[in-house]
Amino acid sequence: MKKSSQITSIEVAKLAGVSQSSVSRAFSQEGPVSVKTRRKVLEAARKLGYQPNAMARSLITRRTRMVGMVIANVHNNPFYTEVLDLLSRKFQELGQKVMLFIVNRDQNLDDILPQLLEYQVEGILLTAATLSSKMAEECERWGRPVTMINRYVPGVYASWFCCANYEGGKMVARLLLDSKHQRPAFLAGSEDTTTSIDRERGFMEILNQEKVKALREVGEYTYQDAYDAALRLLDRAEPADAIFCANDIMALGVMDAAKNGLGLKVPEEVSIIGFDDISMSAWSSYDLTTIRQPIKRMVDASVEELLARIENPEKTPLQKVIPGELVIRSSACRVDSVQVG
Amino acid sequence: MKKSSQITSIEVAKLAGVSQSSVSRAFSQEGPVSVKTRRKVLEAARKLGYQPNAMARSLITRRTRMVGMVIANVHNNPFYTEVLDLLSRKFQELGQKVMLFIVNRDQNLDDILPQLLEYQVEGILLTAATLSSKMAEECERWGRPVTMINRYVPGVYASWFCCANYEGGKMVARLLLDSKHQRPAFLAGSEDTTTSIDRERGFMEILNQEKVKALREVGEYTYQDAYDAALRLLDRAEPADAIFCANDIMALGVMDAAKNGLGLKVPEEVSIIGFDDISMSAWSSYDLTTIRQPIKRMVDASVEELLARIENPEKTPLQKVIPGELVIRSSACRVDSVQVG
DNA sequence: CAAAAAAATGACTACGAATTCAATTAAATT
DNA sequence: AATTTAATTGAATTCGTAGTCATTTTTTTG
Repeated sequence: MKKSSQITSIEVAKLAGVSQSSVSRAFSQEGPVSVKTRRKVLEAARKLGYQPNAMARSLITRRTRMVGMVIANVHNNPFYTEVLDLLSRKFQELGQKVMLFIVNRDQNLDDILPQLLEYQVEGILLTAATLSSKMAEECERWGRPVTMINRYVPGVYASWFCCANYEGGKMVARLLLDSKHQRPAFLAGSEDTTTSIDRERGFMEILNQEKVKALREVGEYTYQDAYDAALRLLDRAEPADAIFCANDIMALGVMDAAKNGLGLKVPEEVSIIGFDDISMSAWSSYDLTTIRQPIKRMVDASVEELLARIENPEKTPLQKVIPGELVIRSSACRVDSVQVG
Repeated sequence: MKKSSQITSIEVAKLAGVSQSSVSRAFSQEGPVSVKTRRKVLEAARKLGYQPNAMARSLITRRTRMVGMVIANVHNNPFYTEVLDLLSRKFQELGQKVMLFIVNRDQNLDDILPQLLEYQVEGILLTAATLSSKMAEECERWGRPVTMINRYVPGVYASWFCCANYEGGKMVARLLLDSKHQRPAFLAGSEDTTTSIDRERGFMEILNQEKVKALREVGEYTYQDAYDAALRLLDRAEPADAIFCANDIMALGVMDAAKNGLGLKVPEEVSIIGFDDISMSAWSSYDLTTIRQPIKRMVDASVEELLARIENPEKTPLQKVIPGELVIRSSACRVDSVQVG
């Protein structure tokens, strides 16, 4: 097993008895080559095991067909695992290579960005990670469009696609009020994320309209934090009778705390609602009422938008809110089965 | 916002009043440059927002500092999400860029490999995906070392790191026998994966020694398949009194089927054991007895091995079995609380 | 202070494929 | 068959950086 020296187009040309130019043309879909020449070249290439060198090509074409993908929270939150999966497949499908960076949600992207630019990615897709407006400008200055999923930064020149978080919060509030809950609570995710903020804003707005006061706790989008917060919300003199969680994974933690930790009945004693509709939410142990994010649509739209902006740098960034869908399961009281305390 | 033309080392040189060579030297850690020159260069680079072009660099250095990462099952199995997360971070930490490909477990890598080679990745890390020996040879011929996590192919010249699946299967069998189970069952994952095969082999070997017959079903490593299989194993004249699942996610499906689907008590009526120790297994709704994979050790070892082989192509591939750890929780009867049917 | 040694610098070339342009060959037209 | 036109081809150049080598500058030493 010896490390073979690099096989180049010149060697292929030699074997095929043509010029290096012809080898190049045979491999690109464009150039004018006779079928005969192309056959000879491909045959020689096969024999030598030749592969065009993408680095050399990108140097001259100024195209790398690589995008940078920065994602946070993959491990904590299955929702982002699914996003990652779908994104990656979609890019592959469209012939884009993906350079991956997994970061902490609070990690600064300033260290990552230079690496992405150095490797000449043609665009950047951010998920669950936020770019400072300074950095975003930097990218645009370099002609590297940025698209975000589930995040936005006001005033930043970038595309983004979010679920209708604000509207989703409202839907949940209405559901809880319709089913006569009196002490609803909101369990926030990380305080600095637009997703949590917007979901809370919508939720609170409806409650305020009806003069219903809400309890509030903060988790950090994790199961364990949510579990602990739930104990605080439920193990007290006047416990919450409904908890709306900023995401599903926290809702599962809350449910475990309620059912297994405190022996409460869900939804009879407390209604629990999440946001995301991760696959586990449909499992029989949880059967969680939640808002389903239109994840496929968000992914497809953001990938297409990013590639469109790569092809046409003049294009104005698209910023879009895509409606979510209320998925009614058994973790929250339904209007037709209300129990008044 | 206009797409700025590429800024090259030549322009930096011009502004700094030095030669292009000096710019290059200022940016590489090696070359002999005076502090004065380096300062001037870095200052000019900062002003222009210059970044060295990694493509051009790799062309001449023949190093890309990129590795290919191919992973399957990310979305189905949280175990692989964690592997992905840890791998990605470890590579980042060591200054390697990661080109990501997410595939289906049964997807042929023949389509992926050319892309990886084209982009001059220096090594390939495979997780939950298997390479044919022909493809592996192809990689080695190109001097691209291959390392696998949780997979191996006999006779293939590649490094791999696996949990002690065979031993793990044995440990589970012993546990079940010690706690006097009489109708154990094995729920296989996909039939063609070494993980499932080895876990089953160890499990069956011990049972055979004691002349205990085992039931058997096949899932495809998914929650739903496992749920359905559990119904077949438990909803019959002589139901299984213990089910060892090829991985945790299936064990959770089995548990939901047993508890919520059939109203059985776990572990009183059926013991359930998994393999992996994903974070959900510790959740109070499941509290699953399982074998913990030494995931951090496996990841660290495989990354280090891959990089070592990149640096030294002559190095013989390391192939290692790392022991797992039995994690006793409440989903399986314990020896001291046996209930004989 | 001069001579020798060491350090720093710049001009030039190489990396491997794509592209331009001029030259050649094949096809189409009269 | 001769001429015009179109399709192929190959030589040379380019992309942006790193490394080679000869030259210049600085430092060290006798």
